[in-house]
Amino acid sequence: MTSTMNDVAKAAGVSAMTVSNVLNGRGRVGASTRDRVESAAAELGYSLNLTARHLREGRTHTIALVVPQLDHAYFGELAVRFDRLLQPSGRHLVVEQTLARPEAERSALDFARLRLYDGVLMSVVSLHPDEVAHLRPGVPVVMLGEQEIPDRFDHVRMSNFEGARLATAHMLQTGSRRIAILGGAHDHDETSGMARTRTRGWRAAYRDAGAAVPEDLIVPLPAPTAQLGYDAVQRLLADRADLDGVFAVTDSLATGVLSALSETSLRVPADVQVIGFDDLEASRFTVPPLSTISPGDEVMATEALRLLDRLIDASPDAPPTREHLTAPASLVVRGTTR
Amino acid sequence: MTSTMNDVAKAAGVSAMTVSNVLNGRGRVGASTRDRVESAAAELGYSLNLTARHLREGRTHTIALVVPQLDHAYFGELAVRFDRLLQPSGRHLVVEQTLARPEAERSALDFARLRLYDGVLMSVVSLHPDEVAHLRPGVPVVMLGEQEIPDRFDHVRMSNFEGARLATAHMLQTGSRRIAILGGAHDHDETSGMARTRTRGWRAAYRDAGAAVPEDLIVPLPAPTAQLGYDAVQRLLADRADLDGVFAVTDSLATGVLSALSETSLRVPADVQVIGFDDLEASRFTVPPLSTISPGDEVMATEALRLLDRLIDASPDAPPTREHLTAPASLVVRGTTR
DNA sequence: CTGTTAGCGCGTTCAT
DNA sequence: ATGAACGCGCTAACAG
Repeated sequence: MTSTMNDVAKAAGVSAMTVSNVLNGRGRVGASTRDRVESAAAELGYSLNLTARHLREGRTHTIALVVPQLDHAYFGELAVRFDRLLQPSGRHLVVEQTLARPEAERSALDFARLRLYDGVLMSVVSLHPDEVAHLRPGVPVVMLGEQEIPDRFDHVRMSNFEGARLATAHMLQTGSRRIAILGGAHDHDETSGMARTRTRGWRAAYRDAGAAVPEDLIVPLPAPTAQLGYDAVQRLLADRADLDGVFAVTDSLATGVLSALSETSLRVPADVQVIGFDDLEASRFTVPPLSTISPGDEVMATEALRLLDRLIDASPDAPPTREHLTAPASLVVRGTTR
Repeated sequence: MTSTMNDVAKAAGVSAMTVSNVLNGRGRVGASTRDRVESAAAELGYSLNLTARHLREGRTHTIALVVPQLDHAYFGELAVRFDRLLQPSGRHLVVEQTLARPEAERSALDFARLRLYDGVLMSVVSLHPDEVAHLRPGVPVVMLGEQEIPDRFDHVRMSNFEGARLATAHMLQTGSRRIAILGGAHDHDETSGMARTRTRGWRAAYRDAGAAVPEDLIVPLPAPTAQLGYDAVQRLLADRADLDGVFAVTDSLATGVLSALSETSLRVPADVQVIGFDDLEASRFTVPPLSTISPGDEVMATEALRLLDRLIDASPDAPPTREHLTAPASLVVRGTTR
């Protein structure tokens, strides 16, 4: 079928080793043999079998990014960031999705599969902490996201607490008093760590301001999608007419909020302020432009890669100690807050 | 370092073959040996080396989706679609980006790399037709997108012409006369086939309506991003005050259009109608909700996989004839048109 | 400057 | 029911 190095070697009257050397520019090869090899390869339409090389070399020069789903803009932006950062070292990035299927999460985390890569960046947003705890991947892995991660993993996250506090404090300062947290969670809830932590930040802002925390404005949501944000606002307005602010725990959610509010008589930001979290590219073009929290993704990505490379380069007998890092969040004021 | 099948075999006092049989549930193995093998594997923390299996089997059970960049929502949604469609057959999807770097396009298209996969779905949006013409991939490949693709590839595209015609006709019927096409192209332009084809659809709608085609309202754009859409509208309004409609060739672009218009005194859709193309999930939540063209992505994805599987299953000596398919587009009227 | 030997880890084939 | 031999395609190490 497809020709191998040996086929080329025979055709050129040399050994497979020489073909390998010519094609990879290694070793000193005579000009005439080089020519023979090259034309033989061209004639046969030879193409390297990377699988064989990977097996032989024990490395794939490929890093995997594992995310829940690529139709969430946040992960798409992350994928571009990592791809760019990997360019200089000549490595490839491949992205795999778990689609939040329980078995897929497990299979995406499957050691065997991960071993196809030199290293793995894993976004464990929807993975249950207990499952993470039992993972024993044999590949270098850096965890990303807001779950609680066991110490034996490197972990890079954004500053959920501080970001949420900043967002809420900003709206309190500009006059909001009844700020709902969409996608929030009560401390005892079995939801994502992200939701709980951001809710704690929201509470902290109220306390810092010396105001009572409006616990009735915590709105848990099964997922931070625009549709659920839209629906939630409609329900919320039905019985909480005094709402004057919304902290949506993600920008996607906020998009749904803006859409729902635009169908009411309430003005944004005059009557209700809205703020998101993620600073997606698209958020600069909502109507009005979305105020949000920038989670320091560039820092996150850079640090995550640094930690991953440290693991990859580490000698097996002297494994580096693990680091847990938090990228600084910052407030981005645009048109949905005053 | 990591243990192999042979290590497990020794530990269990059997042959590697038996370990393989136990772990893959193949062949009939005695209950007692099965137990010994399984506990030996567990103790050693054994994990399959997929690279070796791939080399041996000559297949990877993995399909690649190659896209320009994942921070364009369209490709993220496509990735989820294909991943879902591949579930039933137990195959994996991995996504690679080209990031529109010339060398990366070539390297992503590199035969050697593609051969890591059983099949490749390639979205060639930003690839120059001449480059495509020279490709001789040795893997099953199905092309997606709007470039002109040589006959020797299977190709699935959306109905750019018909979609654009529908979009424009809709706005003409509802009273617009001066409809700009953002991201359009003149016939002789060296831009993407998508831009040219959609511009032809836009023209056709004018002609169908018996109206003169406003060639001055063709606005070429280097990329269909929200930012460029935003900028373009501002420029456009500066010298074409009589504008009463905008056909943005993608939804992302339309997002920027809506943002720019919201900063003017012009009302959407009362003064200016706006329509996009792609029917992204996010477009349901713009303000107002975006009217758009649904490109029949589900059909596209299903057909693309059908063609790919046909290639994968084809016997080498009886290669199937290639198909070029066009998914039907449909109009989705929401709040930005009347 | 080039060839030989060997083996990466697995699974197919054919024995037993 | 289990094992031995062999090879998938490539490259590192050592000849010569």
